Amino acid sequence: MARLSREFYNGDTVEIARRLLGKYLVRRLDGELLAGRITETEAYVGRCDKACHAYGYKKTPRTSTLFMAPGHAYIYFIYGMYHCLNFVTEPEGEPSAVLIRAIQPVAGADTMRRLRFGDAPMTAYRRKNFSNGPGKVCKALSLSSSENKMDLTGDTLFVCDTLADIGLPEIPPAEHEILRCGPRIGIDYAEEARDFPWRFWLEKEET
DNA sequence: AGAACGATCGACT
DNA sequence: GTCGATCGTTCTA
Repeated sequence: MARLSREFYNGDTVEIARRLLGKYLVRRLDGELLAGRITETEAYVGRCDKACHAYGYKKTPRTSTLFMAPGHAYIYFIYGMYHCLNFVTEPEGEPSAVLIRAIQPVAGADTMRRLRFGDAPMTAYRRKNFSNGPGKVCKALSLSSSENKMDLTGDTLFVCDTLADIGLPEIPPAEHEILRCGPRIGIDYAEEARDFPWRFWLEKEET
């Protein structure tokens, strides 16, 4: 099954965050493929970005993942309850990553629904908020600290360009969709980096 | 050892 | 819009 190679992640973090939009995040769980179209990302650059956990090359047990080669998963625990999924970017030793903030489910949706809500009934509100936040993405894909440091060139967690790459029928291309960018969420403490327009998302064009 | 904080979420006014 | 939940990580001493 075709997937993005390590070379894709070995480059400019902001550009990679932009280029990941519209690609498919794939998670193999108990033999089943769960997949979602990536619709929102954020870039974090250790070298110059006070919002990055590894700002100034700070190395701790947690941030050690960010110092790995590009193309590994950085998954950390936050607010006592949630996990966030990132992809390590840049040449090895430049601690940087792209946070995956939202996906649209395209395969394994029923398993994802169970992981998110258990047996609770589906509602319009739950559908709208199914995987539109980093904690929700990890919950829907059953990702936690056990998957930290996972190699994205393996077959358990990876990204591909098209659904055909994982043997699924293509879905019609999204129309009237525009790429937007703006400041990142939840980093008001990060001084000048607070305003960096390093959050990217796909949005239906307004009429 | 103790304290403060956090790349969030969902319930509620 | 506000606010509490909840705990690993990190820093201070």
